[in-house]
Amino acid sequence: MPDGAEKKPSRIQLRNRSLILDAALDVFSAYGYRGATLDQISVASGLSKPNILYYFAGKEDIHVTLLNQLMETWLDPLVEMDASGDPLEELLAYVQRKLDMARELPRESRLFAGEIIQGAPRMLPHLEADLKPLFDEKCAVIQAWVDEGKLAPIDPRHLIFSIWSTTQHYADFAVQIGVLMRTDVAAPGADAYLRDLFTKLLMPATR
Amino acid sequence: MPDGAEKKPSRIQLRNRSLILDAALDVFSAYGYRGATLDQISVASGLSKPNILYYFAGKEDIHVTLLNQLMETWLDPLVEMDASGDPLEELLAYVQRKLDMARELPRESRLFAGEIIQGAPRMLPHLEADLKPLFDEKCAVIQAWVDEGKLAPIDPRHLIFSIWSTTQHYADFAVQIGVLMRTDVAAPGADAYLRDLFTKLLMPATR
DNA sequence: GCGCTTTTTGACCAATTGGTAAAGCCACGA
DNA sequence: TCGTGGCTTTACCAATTGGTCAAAAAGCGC
Repeated sequence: MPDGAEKKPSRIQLRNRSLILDAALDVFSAYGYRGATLDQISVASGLSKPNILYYFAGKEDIHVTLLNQLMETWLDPLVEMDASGDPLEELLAYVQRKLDMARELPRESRLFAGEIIQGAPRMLPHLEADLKPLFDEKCAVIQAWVDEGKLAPIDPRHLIFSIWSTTQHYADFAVQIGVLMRTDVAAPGADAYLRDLFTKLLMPATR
Repeated sequence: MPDGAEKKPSRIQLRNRSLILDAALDVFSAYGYRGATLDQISVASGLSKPNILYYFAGKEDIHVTLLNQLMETWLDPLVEMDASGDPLEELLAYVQRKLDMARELPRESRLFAGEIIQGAPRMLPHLEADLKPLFDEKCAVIQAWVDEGKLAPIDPRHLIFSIWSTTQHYADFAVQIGVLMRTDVAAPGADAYLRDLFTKLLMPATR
C-alpha cells in the first residue's frame, strides 16, 4: 500500500492515479463532493471501486488531492502579473489568461466554484494560506499603480473580484450561455468585450 | 393528500410548506441537490421526514418547487428595465437591483448557481422558456440604445453576462470574499466600484 | 521459468438514503 | 360528545453509499 515515505511511483501507479483523478474531476465538478459517488468515479475511470481505494485512502482523499493540484494552476495567472510591467497591459493580459484558463479548464473552474459556493469546507485553509497573501501582494501592486497615476483610481480588491467573476462566468455558467447565444461566437466576443470593459475602467483620465 | 385541483390550503399547510421550503433552501443551496438529504431538511425544518413527504411528493418535488419560485424573483430585476427610460440610468439601476438581490437572497443565488454549474438538469426548460425570451427582448432594447448612440457600442449579451457575474459573485463567492477582505466594507465598495465600472463602459463617447 | 511484490478482484458490510404503511393524534363542526 | 378529516408519528423497507478483506492475478527482477 502506498503511504508514508514513498520511493518511486511505478508506471502503473502513475497511470492509474491520473486516470482516477481525471475521472474524479469529471464527477466532482458535475455533482459536487457529496453528490459524487465512488461508483461513478469507478465507472468513469474504468477501475473497480476497491482498486480506486487501493490508490487513494478514500473519497475525501481524492477530492483533497484534486483541490491541492488545482490551487497551483489557479493562482498561476495572477502570480505572473508583473509589478514592473505596464500596468494596463499587465492587467489586460491577466484578464486574457483567466479567460483562456476558463476555456481550457472548465471542469477545474466548476470544481472550484462548487467548493466555494458550498462554503469551501475543504479549501478554507488553502484560501487563507495561499490565496490571501498573493491577493494582498497583488492588490498592493495595483494600488501602487493607481497612486502613481498609471491607472484610474479604483479599488484593487473589487477589480480583482470583477476579473475573476467575469472570466470564470464563461466556464461556470456555460450551460446558461449555451441557451442564450451560439457558443461558437461567444468566445471571441467575450475576449473583445472584456478587453473593452477593463480598458475603459482602468485607463487613467489624464492622457 | 394535497394534489390535483386543491381547494384552499389550510393555515397549517401554508405554514409547514413554507417551513419546509425555507429549510430546503438552506440545505440545497449549501450541498446541492444530490448532496442534500431529507433528514437534513427534516432537522432544519423541525418536521419529521414522513411529515415532509406528506406535504411534498418527494425530494425532487421540493427542489423543483424551489426552482420555480426562484425563477420569478430572479428575472424580476431585468423585467423592470424600462426601454423608455434613460439608457445609462436604467442599466445602472439594473446593476444595483441585482446587487441588492445578491445581498438579500444569497441562498437563492447559490441555489441557482449550483443548479447551473451542475448542468441545470432541472432548470433547462425554465431557461429556454422564461429566461431566453426575456434575454432576447432586453438585448434588443440595449442594442437599440446603442444604435441610437445613447450608449457606447457594446455587445448587449456580454454586457448582461458581466452584470450577472459581477453582482452574483458577491453572493456565490461570499466565503472567499470573507477571507480576502472585511465583509462590512465590501458592500458599499462593491456598489461604488460597479457603478464606476459600468458607467465608464457604457457612457457614449460623444459627450 | 521462479519467487516475490504489486495490482486487481469478488464477496461482503454497516450506515445512510429516499420513501412507505398504518396507526395515532387532534381540532372542529354537528 | 362524538365522529370525521386533516395532520403527525412510529416502525419499517429496499437501494445505495463508502469502505474492508482475503484471495487471485499480474508484473518483474533474476
